[in-house]
Parts: sequence; C-alpha cells; structure tokens
Amino acid sequence: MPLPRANTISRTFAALSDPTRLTILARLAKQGDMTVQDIARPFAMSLPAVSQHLKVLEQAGLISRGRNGQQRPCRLRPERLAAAQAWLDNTRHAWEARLDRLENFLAAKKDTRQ
Amino acid sequence: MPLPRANTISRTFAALSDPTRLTILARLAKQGDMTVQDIARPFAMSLPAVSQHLKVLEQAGLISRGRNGQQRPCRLRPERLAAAQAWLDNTRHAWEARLDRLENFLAAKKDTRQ
DNA sequence: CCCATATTTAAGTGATGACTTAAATATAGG
DNA sequence: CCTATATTTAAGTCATCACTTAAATATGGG
Repeated sequence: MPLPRANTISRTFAALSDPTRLTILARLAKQGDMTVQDIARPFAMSLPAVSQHLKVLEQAGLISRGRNGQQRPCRLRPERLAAAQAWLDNTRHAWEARLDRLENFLAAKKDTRQ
Repeated sequence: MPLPRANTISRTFAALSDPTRLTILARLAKQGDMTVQDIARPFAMSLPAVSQHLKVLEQAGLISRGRNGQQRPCRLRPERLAAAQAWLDNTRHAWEARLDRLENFLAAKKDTRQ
C-alpha cells in the first residue's frame, strides 16, 4: 500500500478543518447512524448549512449515506480517519527516528573522543 | 488532561489542509531543521508564499523557528500532531466500541431467543 | 392525487485563503 | 557605513468557504 500523496490526504484534513464537521463526526462515532435532522438539532445554524457540511464529509469519504423512507441516515466511515492517522504517525515516527539517529551519532562521537 | 475542543483541534487540521504545508512538515520530519530557502527550493511558488505557509504552521504550533545569522531555521513540533492523532484515535475508538456493543447485544438477543 | 415531512439545490453575500509583486526589515561582513 | 543575503510585510487579486433564504425534490400515507 503506497503512502497517500500530500494532495489526497490534505483533502481529508480540509474536511476535518471545521468545528461543526468535527462535532458531527464525533457524534456519529459515539451514537451511531443519525438522520440529518438529528445531526442538525444541537447546532445554531440552518438545515441547509448542515446538509452542506454533510456533503463535504461525504465527498471526503468520511461518511456514507443510506435511505430510510424520507430520511438519509449518515454513517461514519473510518477508513479516511485511519489514513489521516497513518500520515500523522509516519511523520511523527520519521521525526523520532531522526532524533534517535542524532543521539546515536553524538554518543558515538563522544566514545571515539575518549 | 481534558480532550481538546473541536474548535482547537480544527485549527490544527486547517493548518494540515494544504498539500504544500503537509510536504513541508514531512520534509522537516525526515530531514530535520531547514532554512526558509531550503524549504522553498522544491516548490514552484515565490518565497513570500512559502514564508506565509510557515507563518500558518508556526501559528498553529506545528513548527518553531530559531535564529541563525540571517536565517530562521524551522523545526517540527510534534505535540499538535500528537493531539490531532489523539482526536482521530478517540473518534475511531468510539466507533469501534459502538460496533462491539452492538455485536454483543445482537449475540445476547440471539442467545435468549434460543 | 394531496399533503406533511425530510432533505437538497440555487443563488447570493461576506469572510478567509493562497497566491502575486514590490517594498521593507534584519543580519553578516568588508 | 555599505552591500549582499535571508526573510517578512504590504497590498492587491482571484477562488473557495460557510453561511443565509427561497425554492425544488423525494418519499410515505391518507
């Protein structure tokens, strides 16, 4: 599995860059599938605004939507969250590995000097 | 340590929502501290554009900057990356835990029916 | 078919973002 | 002090974003 390119992963982060959308995702994770009305209820914004947020999340692959009568239940899709996590993990790991190599190098230098 | 609010963490994600900035962070992680010129070299954009990206990263707490003569070396700060990871981890974990509870519930239901 | 409910689309607005070029600032070193 | 190098600030432009209200669409049930 190749590492996703910066361009792909930045799309995911863009979808995560709004507090309303983060709250929506967190609620879907904790409470399971929800209708648009349920999702919108706690927010101080119009229904279309929430619907637009859901569209962003869907296009980013962070949620999927079904059909249940007139309702379009939303479900969290964890795959892209995992991909974002993987990028962060890689980056942080590269940073730690560099520090370790640097430490080893300095320790070795000190050894030869003595 | 309280969970960061959606508002705080969304700022971090916003800083991560640009491919140029992701690339910068990845290079800082792998190659260590770099000057603005070094950072800018591979990009097809002006130096001020890169400088502005660095400002965004610094204000998001994702990098810090020193002073070395005329140069302002940039260094990755992994803390906010870790915080972002933690949010993703929590959300994904909540999702998994819900699925598990649901599975248990269904299994129990099946048991009592038999 | 008609009506209520759920959701989306359209169209417009104000704010923010990612650039640009030109000009300003900071520092090192003769 | 003067000049070269490194970096930032200023100011403007064009695109995108997060909303709004009004209108459209979809579905279920008399």
